[in-house]
Amino acid sequence: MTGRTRRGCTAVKNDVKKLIVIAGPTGSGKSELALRLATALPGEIVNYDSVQVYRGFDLGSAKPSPAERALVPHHLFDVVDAGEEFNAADYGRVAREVCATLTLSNIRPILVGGTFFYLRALLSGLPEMPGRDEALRARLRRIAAAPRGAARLHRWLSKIDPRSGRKIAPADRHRVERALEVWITSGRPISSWEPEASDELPAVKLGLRVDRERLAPRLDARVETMFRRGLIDETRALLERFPASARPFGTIGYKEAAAVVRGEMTASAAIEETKRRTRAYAKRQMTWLRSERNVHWVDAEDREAALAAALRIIEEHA
RNA sequence: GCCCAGGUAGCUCAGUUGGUAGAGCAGAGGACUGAAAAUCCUCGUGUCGGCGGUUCGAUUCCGUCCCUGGGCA
Repeated sequence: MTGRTRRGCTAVKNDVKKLIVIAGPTGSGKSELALRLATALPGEIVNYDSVQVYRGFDLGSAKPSPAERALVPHHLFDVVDAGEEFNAADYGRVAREVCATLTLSNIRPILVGGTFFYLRALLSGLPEMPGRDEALRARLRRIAAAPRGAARLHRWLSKIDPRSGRKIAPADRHRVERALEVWITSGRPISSWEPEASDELPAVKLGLRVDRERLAPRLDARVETMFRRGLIDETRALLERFPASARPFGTIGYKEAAAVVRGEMTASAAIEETKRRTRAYAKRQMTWLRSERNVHWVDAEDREAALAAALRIIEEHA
């Protein structure tokens, strides 16, 4: 099973060159470092951010500008529309393809983003479980909506898969739903699918380290800029083209901007809420990154020193 | 100056018919198997504005002073 999943990237494995991964919390300067590395190495940029894959979601996702994208080829940006289903498994598949193709042409992929679950889907692969079943999900959600429904679903899960029952909190609706979905469609508990994380695709992971007290005001300023540049207008235009229930409308900044468009929130409240959620997001990213294996940490404060350090690490490990 | 309403955790507030107090947010740590910028878990001692009084005991009742809103002059 493992071999089948990996086949697409055999070329990557056999090549001496490893993938370059740039990681770090939002606003730590990943894109800039990636751009400079891409020029220096050279290499091409591959996105692993779950919002930047969406066409039109530019301002709020801090997508690289057209000018920046003209400097070096960027992959996996603007590849889906808001209404389309696109999840971590889909990402893992296309990202492996892109990396394999680049490597075959002797171009080094430089991965940039902040969705570490997507990165895992790419590097380690997800177990070959059944995919998403929208109709089934709707049924489960109807049960969850009933009084004590969430508890009922969790009790059901605990019965058919005690291990997951212990691991997943009753209030964690996404995971309870997914675990039951896998059970119903396959007859196998989700915990019986072993992760393939034992061997990742070879990669040099660079983690940008930032001081939280210094990051917070910078993130605030970035949110202010996003709104000043027209995040609300961008969102209004996107809402005319895609259903409001589309996934990216629930993300940081877009959720708040959409509320403003609907007249449910003032612009200044939206800005404050976006700042708050951005800070919480950066914290979650740092938590994830701390437990990520084989990360080479680079101090992000001094851009020049960071580039030099990154090049040194790549020289040594790639 | 007078009359109201308030002064409780970093913020917004709840509460204690008198037995020294708790939510949300913030903050910290953590999880992460096809929604992942999502979803979730854990962590709360603070002169309950100051000073007096009543009481075995006051943040709670009484007095007084200070501060903040609003109203009247």
